[in-house]
Amino acid sequence: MTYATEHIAPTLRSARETQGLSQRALSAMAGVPQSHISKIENGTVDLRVSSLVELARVLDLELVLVPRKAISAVHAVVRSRAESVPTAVESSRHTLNELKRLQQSVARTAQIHPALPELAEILRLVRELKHFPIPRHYLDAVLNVAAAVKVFHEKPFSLNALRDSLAQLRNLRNALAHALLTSHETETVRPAYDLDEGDDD
Amino acid sequence: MTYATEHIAPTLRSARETQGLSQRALSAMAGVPQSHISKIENGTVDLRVSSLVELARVLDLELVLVPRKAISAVHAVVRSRAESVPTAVESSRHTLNELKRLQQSVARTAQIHPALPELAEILRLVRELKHFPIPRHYLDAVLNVAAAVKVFHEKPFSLNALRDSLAQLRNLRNALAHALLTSHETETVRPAYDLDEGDDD
DNA sequence: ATCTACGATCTGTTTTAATAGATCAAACCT
DNA sequence: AGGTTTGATCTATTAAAACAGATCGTAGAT
Repeated sequence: MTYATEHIAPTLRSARETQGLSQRALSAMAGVPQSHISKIENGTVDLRVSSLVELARVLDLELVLVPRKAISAVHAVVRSRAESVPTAVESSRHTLNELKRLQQSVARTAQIHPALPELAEILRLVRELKHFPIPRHYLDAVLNVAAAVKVFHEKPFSLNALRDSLAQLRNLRNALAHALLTSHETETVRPAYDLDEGDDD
Repeated sequence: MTYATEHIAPTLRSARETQGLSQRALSAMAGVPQSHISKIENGTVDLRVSSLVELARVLDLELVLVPRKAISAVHAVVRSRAESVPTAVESSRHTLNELKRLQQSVARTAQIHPALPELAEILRLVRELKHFPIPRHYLDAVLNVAAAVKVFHEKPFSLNALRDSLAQLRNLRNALAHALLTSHETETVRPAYDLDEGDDD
């Protein structure tokens, strides 16, 4: 709106884009109308802090008040992180794309069934998985889950298929986490992807 | 409002308090009603981003969207800065207090005469001076300025006295800055106060 | 004991963000 | 060519922030 706000809109937009989310997908995840997101990203609206926080949360950003003295240092930190991560998250290009598609379709389904904890957990797991380098032979598992979600989206009669896919996803995550941890022990050069604090992307 | 906003209100309050500003003084400087500031600090309103930015600007804070991965690092940076500064800003306790009083009275006067660039510059200089260790024999200069501002506040007929005090303040700032710079050259141990990026506090 | 500054809390009014929903042109796939 | 997705742009309604201003109890200081 004024002048210092102008930095915030581009940040939101680029955060959304680097996650491969459309405005509508983000809309579904954040519970904010797409039209509003458009306005926000174009800086034609002076949004409320709660809305900003909500949006940022979905995009894995956090709102921080930084003393002016420290902001150059903070920017340096943020920038270095931003540069180090993308190569890390590579996984195989294909599975990453599948994960993004899955993420979006789950978001859409969650829009229709907002109260389902299963969907929320799937969303969480998918986010987490985007951090891992996923071997090609795990692609099938991801596709299975995607199929289950699609079925449920069209015929939400029974939760069983959804729960199965959720379990599948959990197993996948655990397997990969374990593989990563043991590789940490054996290798001296630490791989770029880390479990410790990166929840999502 | 919700949950992640809860961190922002205490930050604002403590920033204001460490600057020795009352809600009313801040109100005058930021152009926001005191009643509103009270509500904000108590977290009873979900304020707009522009308001937050405006308030933050006056308190020398900046709103930054930080990727979740980086926030622990960012917090570390911010905290280390916050700890290193206050001892640096000590000056002599007394002059610092006088500066704060001066700051507040100027803010009040600026409320009545919003268009005066002289007042704005005085405000800027005072802020800057709060960073310096001010020798006791400079206290008089500060008090002179305070007196001039007070006179102007009551009888805003001529700007001359105000301009004189402004010049006085500029000289004081320049003298101190010069002293600091030369001491930098001679001493190996760098004093905690620095000119380079700390505009205000 | 009086005066002042502080922060919190009311009242009432204006402004505007947030919402739901529809539409549209452009780009992209099939 | 036809269907889909994307982002931007309308309308209309509701809820709430922002504002101006007054009040009040509590400290502190003179």
